[in-house]
Amino acid sequence: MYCRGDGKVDRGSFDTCQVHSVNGEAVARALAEAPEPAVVQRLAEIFKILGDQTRIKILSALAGQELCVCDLAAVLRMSSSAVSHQLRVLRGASLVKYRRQGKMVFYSLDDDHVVKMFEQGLEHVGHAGPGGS
Amino acid sequence: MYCRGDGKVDRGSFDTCQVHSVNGEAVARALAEAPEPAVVQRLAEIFKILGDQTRIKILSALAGQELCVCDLAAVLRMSSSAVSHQLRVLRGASLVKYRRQGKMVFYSLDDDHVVKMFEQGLEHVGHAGPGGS
DNA sequence: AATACATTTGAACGTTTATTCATATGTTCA
DNA sequence: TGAACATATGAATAAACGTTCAAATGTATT
Repeated sequence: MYCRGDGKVDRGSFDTCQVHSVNGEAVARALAEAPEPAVVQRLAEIFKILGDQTRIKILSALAGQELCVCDLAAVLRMSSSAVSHQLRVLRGASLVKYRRQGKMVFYSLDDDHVVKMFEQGLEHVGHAGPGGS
Repeated sequence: MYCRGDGKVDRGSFDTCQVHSVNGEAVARALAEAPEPAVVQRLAEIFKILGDQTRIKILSALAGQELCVCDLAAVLRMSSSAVSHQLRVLRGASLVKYRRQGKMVFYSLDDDHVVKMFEQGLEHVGHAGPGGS
């Protein structure tokens, strides 16, 4: 089922034929309960976006108040350009929204899920300890 | 406070002096409530690790049952080597634990926080929609 | 001891990513 | 309109990442 013996390694959809599954039942169960590819992809996208110190700092700064780009840059001690690049990423993921007022653009959190995710992450951190080898 | 006019760009701890903060009060508030650098770093590490489709698939497969490396490889249709490399990363983050039995090594989730984080992530996905364009 | 198998590891490769620099867009005020 | 400022964007560079390949480690079986 998981591996045909034909030597063809057609590297596209069904390769790695040196894998001999040991417990076919467990494999079938895992495959049956596996989340859809699209879901996996979306999850990976979100977590990838949250997996950057600069973006975490931006989101933390925006938790509780809206800020313009230059103030965000001041808080992070980074160039406005760098901050703006990251804000673009956050916008693309619907994590922040913005509001123009004169020359300035004010950013704020789009919803509160991010805060909850941070809390959940911190909870794991608390359990896992410093992790330093 | 946030920017001295000296032209020195000493690129180490206090640069980006073209930034003129507009609302010093808001900046101060954000700085005061900012999470500690170590916390930001740990959060980024966790999310970065979760921000990969392969690792998400591995963790999903391990939610509900333990699996040996070759079965994980069969589920993901990837080489054992690739899976093992990722398991190393997950071990380093205390996300999975393992148990040796003969030639095989069985992996399982180290705690349930991951599942909760997935749920939280999915909740955001649900709100944000496909995120296309 | 020698073989077979499961897993791990290290180096190499191509890809992705964050920041920087230079420049463009857009808004206000004279 | 033109100068000044805030923000956005594009190209470039260096660092980080995931997979592959080859080889090593460790465990059972003969």
